[in-house]
Amino acid sequence: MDQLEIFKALSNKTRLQILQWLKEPEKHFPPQEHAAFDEVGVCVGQIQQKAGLTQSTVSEYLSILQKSGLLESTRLGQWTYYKRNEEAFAALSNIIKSEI
Amino acid sequence: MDQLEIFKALSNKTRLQILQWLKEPEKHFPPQEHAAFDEVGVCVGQIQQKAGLTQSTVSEYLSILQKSGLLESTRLGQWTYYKRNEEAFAALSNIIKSEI
DNA sequence: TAGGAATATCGGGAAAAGTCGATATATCTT
DNA sequence: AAGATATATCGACTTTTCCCGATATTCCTA
Repeated sequence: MDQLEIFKALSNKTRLQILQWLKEPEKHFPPQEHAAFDEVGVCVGQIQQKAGLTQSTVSEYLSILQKSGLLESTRLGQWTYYKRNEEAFAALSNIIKSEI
Repeated sequence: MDQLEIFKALSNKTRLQILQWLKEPEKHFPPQEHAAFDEVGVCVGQIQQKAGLTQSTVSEYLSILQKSGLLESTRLGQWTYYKRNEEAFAALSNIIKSEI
């Protein structure tokens, strides 16, 4: 768990928003065709549309969040789904409470 | 409490170190002349020496940490002392657990 | 009140991050 | 195998951050 990498990942307004959207996907995204929110999360295209940035930028952002450990990704056919890794958030909360 | 501002403040190796040093000042700094660690914290000069960066850079970093709310400062004579604002860390930990 | 010490601020050059369009890759469908 | 669709990567440009030296400010003391 690289703290610095995590804080850098969190240092962007859009990335913070994405994390919050993914907290309650059913509240922020239309139903998906090929997979359930709880299982795999939300696909890149839906997140991109909501973010209002280009596909390449959002793909990059999701990759940053994944590398930091805050998101997990699943490839299903031509779609990549991202969902939160709640353990990572809990661990981060504890690190702030005890280590930092 | 501006989350984005806090995460940006935490996105730097030296600033993270400073926060950790200030967690146990007596362990990381020599005794001070004019004030007690618990009361006001550590003065800029001592932090600067330990950080090994220039005075201007460290002063700037401390200011960033203070503006984010993670540090508090006290001016005593010609010295400015910085110490942690533990409430802010507790609040941040909770925000990560519940909001982000 | 002049000089010295501690800190803050300013201006700038280098490095990193933000963001895009274009292109590559992977997968599905026919 | 070809075309379509979803995502990833690349190259470039702009903005922000990093970090410095120089200078300004504040406060102390002789």
